[in-house]
Parts: sequence; structure tokens; C-alpha cells
Amino acid sequence: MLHWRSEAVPGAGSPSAGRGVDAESDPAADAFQMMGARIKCDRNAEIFGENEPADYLYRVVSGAVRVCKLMSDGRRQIGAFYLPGDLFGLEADDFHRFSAEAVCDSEVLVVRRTALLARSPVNGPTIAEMWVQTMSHLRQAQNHMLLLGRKTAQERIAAFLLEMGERSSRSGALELPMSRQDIADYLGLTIETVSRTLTQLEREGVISIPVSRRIVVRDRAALDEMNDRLAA
Amino acid sequence: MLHWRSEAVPGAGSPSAGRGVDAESDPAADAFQMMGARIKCDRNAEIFGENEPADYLYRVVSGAVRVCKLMSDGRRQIGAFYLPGDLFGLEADDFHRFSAEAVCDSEVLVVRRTALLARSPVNGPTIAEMWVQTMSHLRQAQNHMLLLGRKTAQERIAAFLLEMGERSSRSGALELPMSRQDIADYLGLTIETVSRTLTQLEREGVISIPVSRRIVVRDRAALDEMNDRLAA
DNA sequence: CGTGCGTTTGAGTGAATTCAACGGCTGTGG
DNA sequence: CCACAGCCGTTGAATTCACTCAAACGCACG
Repeated sequence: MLHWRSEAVPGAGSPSAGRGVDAESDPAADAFQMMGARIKCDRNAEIFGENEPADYLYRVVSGAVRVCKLMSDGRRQIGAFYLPGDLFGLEADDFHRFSAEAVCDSEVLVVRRTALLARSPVNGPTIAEMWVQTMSHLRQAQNHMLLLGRKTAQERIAAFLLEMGERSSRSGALELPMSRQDIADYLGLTIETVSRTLTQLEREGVISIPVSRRIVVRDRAALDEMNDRLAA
Repeated sequence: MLHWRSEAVPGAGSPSAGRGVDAESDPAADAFQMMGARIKCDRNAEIFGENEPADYLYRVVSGAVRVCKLMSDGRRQIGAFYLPGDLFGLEADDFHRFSAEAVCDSEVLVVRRTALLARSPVNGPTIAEMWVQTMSHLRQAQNHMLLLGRKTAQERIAAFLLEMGERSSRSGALELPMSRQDIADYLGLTIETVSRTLTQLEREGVISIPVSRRIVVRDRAALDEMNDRLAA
């Protein structure tokens, strides 16, 4: 595909903590470090709201962020979780179509959209970078779409665990920053079904759950099989 | 895969019919008309398959195209329908993640990806155009995601009818090119549920169905209300 | 006039939901 | 140090919505 090294000065910002922040590897990160402001968000704090002007781009430094839509009867659909290193807030129009909230106490970098886009002449590499980002989000959305289509609760949970496994720091146990309710709203299930399904997977020996937000995958193949029914 | 008449020979094809092809208006269209080959696809013909190299871009001229994934147990998820004027086949990687098939006898324009991208020097307007396209697909995927989340059959059908209404020629009746099975696989329902729900909507006077693939919306507000529960 | 396909309709089942109660951790204040 | 409140998560029982299985219908085509 396309990629190139950024044209500028990564040197300054010492990236600090935030597990899994290998952000410095990709080019957009540099722009963020140069131009971005770092802000702290308490758990459940709104980072931007639906229909607000989309003047800024964001990058998760630590913690986690969810983007979601609320329906008038209280149902909520979470469109994505963003983990350290992930970019979010990029929109096709000038307004956000989802709201974004901190899943837990988090830090994000913020940069004006115009600043990023103006960085190089007319449409320098930055446009292409944004394109790649958008492509990546598209792929993510398509995966999520598949997840929400005709799938059983078990298949959804399996897919979720595998996805989080891929994205989190490659360690033994999964540390989930989000509540059961968040997971439910992400997977299109109820909190009870999420809980029951996890318990069932634990009883079957596929996973173990030392504490509710830490999940150890014991039988990865089993999860794969539940999920792999995708794509013959 | 499939065969088409030699690349080249664009001049011959007079744009011909294909309702809703106002393709000439946007810039990418020009490239397609200049460089594309026009091919015919019989109903259910595969245009490209999952995991095939993504060397071409496509534009629907007439008919309709579905992109989908098949699961090993036969379940199918349709990711999108493309109608005349729509672009498809643009991928983040070098391989298609979905397969594409003609919903009904259709015509599509095909152009080599490299040809399109090479059109202007390094990253001329074309990159930006592609970005816009990708953004548009992202928005579409996000909408579809919402559709598949915790929604009742009625809400899904309502959303589907509204979506098709938006996208089809702005006439009175909706002419659906796809089968009930296609609709079901798009909405994450079974064919029976789709049928029942449509019948129910007809009995309630919200729509009427003179023949199975033609639907007249009688009470648009009712459909909106079923759908609008979205986004407070 | 059959044959085949797509669609509709019916009856019974089942997976996930709703409603409701309980259990367990955490932090606060007596 | 313990008691208690407030969450969050789990578990149970009953319900419901969509699914599965099955049959019939209508239409196009040979």
C-alpha cells in the first residue's frame, strides 16, 4: 500500500507511559507529538458529542475511548473502542456522527484538523496518511458489521475476545478497560447475555476470569473455531 | 473469474441507459469513462472473489451489485449493495476482503487500480478523490453497523426501505433488484422474517407491495419513526 | 400443463431478552 | 475495625421475538 516517512522532527516528545503505545512508529504520530495538546479525561467524560463540529483529531495515549450513538429509548450502539495508539475523530463531513467518551480514566492527544491537513502544500503525504487511516477504520467497521450480523452470542463474544487479544499488548491475560455494559453495547447483546456467555465459556474451560475485567484465554483454538465459521 | 472485452475501446460505448447514472458529474467518473472497460454480468455472476488480488476498481452502470462474505455453515452476510453510479472494489490491502456478485443482470465499468492512481503525478487529486470515496464507504459501513446492532426486525426493514428510497431514483415506487434472501442476508434476518415483516407493514398500511419486488411507501413518517429511535 | 424458483404463510422451538433478586468488591464514615 | 451504601457483575425464572421446519402459493418458462 502506501507509506512514507514523515517530513519532520519526531525528536522532542518523550512518549511517556501508556501500555502499547508504539505510536512513534507511524508518521501521523509525529504530527501529533509536534502539534498536539495532551488532555486527561475522567472515566465516562465526553470527548466530543454527536453533531458537534469535527475540528479536531485525537489519538489515545493511555486508557481507552468508545464512540457510540444513543437511541431515544436508551439503547446504545458502540461503534468502536480505541486503545492506546489509535487515532479517532476523523470524519467525512464537518460534524461528528458519533459521540466519543472515555471508557476509563484516559489521556488523549488532540490536534486541529486544519493544522494536520495544512502541514504540507496542497495535498502532500498527509492526505494519503488520512486515507490510510480511513481505510483502516473502514476495515474495522466492516469487521464489526460481520460481528453484528447473524451471529450467536457465543460467536460474538469469541470474536470480541480475539479482537481485543490482537489489539492489546501481547501479554498473557486480557485486561479489559470496559464494563460489561460497554461490551454488550458493542456486541449488540444485553449485559446479562454477555455475563452468562462469559461464565459458560469459563465453565467449558475456554477462558478463565480471575477478576471480572481480566480474562485469560486458555483455549485459543476453541475461540478461533467459534469465530472462524466466518469466511469459508 | 470473469472475462470482458479487451481493455481499451472506451470510445465505442455510448453511456446508454442505466437509471440514475449521473456519473458524469463527478471527477472519478471521467477517469472511468476514459480508461474503463464496460462488462456485462449475468445475475449471480461473481465479479470478484474473496482474497483475490484487488487490481481493479469498479463502477455500477446498470443493475446492482452485492458484496458479501460466506460463512462455512452457509450463513452469508451482505456488506453492501451498490447501485448505478456507485464505486466499489476499493481495498485497503491488495486483496479483496469480500466477494462481489451481480444481484441481477448488470453492467459495470472496470478500470485498473494502477491506471487510476497513476493518472496524476505523485498524489494528485486522485488520492483525494479516493479518500472521499473511502470516507463515503466508511459512513455507509457505520450506518449498516447501526442497522445490525440491537434492532428489531421491523426497525431493520424500515431502515432498509428508507435507505433504498434515498438511493434509488426519486420516483414513487421502490424497485428492488434483490431477492428476499439478499435482503435477509443484508439485514441479518431470515428470509421468512423479512417476508413476514413486509407483509405486516403492508397490513398496517405503511407500505403496499403490488408485486414482491416493488414497494410503495404509503406512510413515510411511520417508517421514519421506526428508524428514528436512533440518535436521540 | 407441469416444473422450478421465489415468496408467503403456519406451527412449534429456541436463544436471547426482560424482570427480578442476589453476591461481591470498594470506599466512606461511624 | 466493622457497617453500610452504591456499583457492577452474576444468576434465576419467565417471556418473547425471531428462527427452524414444513407446506402451500403464485408466477414465469419450457
